[in-house]
Amino acid sequence: MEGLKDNPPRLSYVIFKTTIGWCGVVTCKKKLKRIFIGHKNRHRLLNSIAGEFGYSLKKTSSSGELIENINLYCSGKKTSFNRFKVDWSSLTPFQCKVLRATMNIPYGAVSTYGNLAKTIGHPNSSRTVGNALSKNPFPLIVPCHRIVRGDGKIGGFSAGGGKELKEKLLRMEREK
DNA sequence: AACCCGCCCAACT
DNA sequence: AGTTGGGCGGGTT
Repeated sequence: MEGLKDNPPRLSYVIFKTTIGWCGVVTCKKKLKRIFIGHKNRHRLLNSIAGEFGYSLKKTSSSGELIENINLYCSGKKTSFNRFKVDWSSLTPFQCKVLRATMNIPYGAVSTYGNLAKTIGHPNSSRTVGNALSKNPFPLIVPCHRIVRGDGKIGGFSAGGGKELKEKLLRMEREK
């Protein structure tokens, strides 16, 4: 059992600048671990990445389908991220339920924390849904920006850029 | 097992 | 518009 020393997981990252700020993608063995969006500058983005994953990541080239898709989305085109597979392994079953349900909300549409809670069968857990969304590792792919408060206010947004970015994304999608 | 925190919400002032 | 108490999964003692 105790045979070989287990190597540290080989994590890679890419960073790139977009119209919604500096963005990053972290992968491990081709599996998508994390997306970062909305950072003010390269330095802050790198700090965020290091804060979560440490300093031993390998930088890779900024090409790939996902990045093309993100740039397409940023340019204002109606874009779907449904075909991209993500790694759910670090999430609890409840978080997975919330995030998967969120993926069903189409481009340009919105829902509320309360509604989402209802659709996953926890009608009194709107706040808990918000908690789960605040830990969404895959913004854009899991469009948590499309969830707003029941009273019409915008609600929070834990990703880089904060609620200002959330508003911008919704505006972009609405003006399509 | 108790305690605290949240991208909330409905029902009040 | 602002306050209040309920609600509950998850992380931390």
